Amino acid sequence: MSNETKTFDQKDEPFTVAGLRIDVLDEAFSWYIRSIDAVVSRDLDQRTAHLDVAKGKGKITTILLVDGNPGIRPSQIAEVLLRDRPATGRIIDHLVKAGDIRREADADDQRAQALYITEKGSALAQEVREIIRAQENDFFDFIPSEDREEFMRVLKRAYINMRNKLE
Amino acid sequence: MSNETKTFDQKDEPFTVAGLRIDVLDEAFSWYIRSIDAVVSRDLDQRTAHLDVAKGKGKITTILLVDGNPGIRPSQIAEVLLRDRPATGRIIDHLVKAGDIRREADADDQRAQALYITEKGSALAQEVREIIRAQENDFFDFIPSEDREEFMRVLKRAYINMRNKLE
DNA sequence: TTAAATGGTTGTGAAAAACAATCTTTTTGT
DNA sequence: ACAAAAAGATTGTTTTTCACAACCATTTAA
Repeated sequence: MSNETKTFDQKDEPFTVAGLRIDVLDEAFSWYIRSIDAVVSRDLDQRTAHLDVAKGKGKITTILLVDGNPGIRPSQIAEVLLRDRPATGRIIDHLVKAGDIRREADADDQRAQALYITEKGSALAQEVREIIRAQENDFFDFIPSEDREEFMRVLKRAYINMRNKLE
Repeated sequence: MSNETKTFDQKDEPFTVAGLRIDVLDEAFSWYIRSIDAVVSRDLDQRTAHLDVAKGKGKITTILLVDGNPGIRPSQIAEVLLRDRPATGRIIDHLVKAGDIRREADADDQRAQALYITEKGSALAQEVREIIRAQENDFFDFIPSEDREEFMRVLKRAYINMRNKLE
């Protein structure tokens, strides 16, 4: 088992993963981001396995959005999820069938729907919040608090910057 | 509802995405990471659409690993990819069929394979390197260089920390 | 010298992602 | 005012992806 764990890059030796040289990926933000996301997502699936939002890429965001923004439309959710409307519609279907949210016709626009949380969904949202906080702790608690603030700041800016480019 | 990990949000107005409140996700590293990854991955698919590594989640890493680590085994690649062996084997199949890498029997262990890059694969690896560098620039160039180093440092530590937990 | 472990492949079924087409309602242009 | 365009949402389809289980071959250990 090549179980050497480098704590940090030394000057002379290149950074390795499982003893292997990873080439340009070593200095690619995107590669670390992708790897972290893969593991965190899998972990989240396990933590939510017993809930209606399990196995989802957008269900958690959806339930929190509906809870925090009563009357929100599916198309607005799609915009946050960065997914298309069919995909978003299916996520909503799932949550409606599970009884966590309900659809109503938007008062101002007959084409659109207005989504609302149910009692059951509200309880679910609360559970989800706690799971996310717990996961954040488990994965990122090692970051010293002064680094953490800076890390979040840059991450947020990367996110905002990226969204701006999408338009 | 403690808010002690509140980062840099200004006092009265909460952070919103497309005008919507995103609840706890606002302070979740994982959420920004996931969102950024989604967009960056899609972008990468477009940039590599004309190459053998297109539409892949692990092909790029694989070709770079083989190029930088001649004789590498599939199981070692799987460990870096954080995927299981069947998935890794199929990625290798794809690249072998495309003529970018080749399999040989490992000299020391007849069960194992030793993978090597081909001429074609070497050229591909070079193209991939440039694409990744270009993408990094496009997405993360806005980060001031002093912040960038710190950002990478924390990101890398998160990655290493996460891998250590997997064992 | 069996039994267990390791390296790899094949098969399968369930989700997920991306697209196109359709339908209804609103908005826009003339 | 009316036809055309745009916006909101759904249905359908096709292609990948993902995770498991089962399997074979070789090596290592008991």
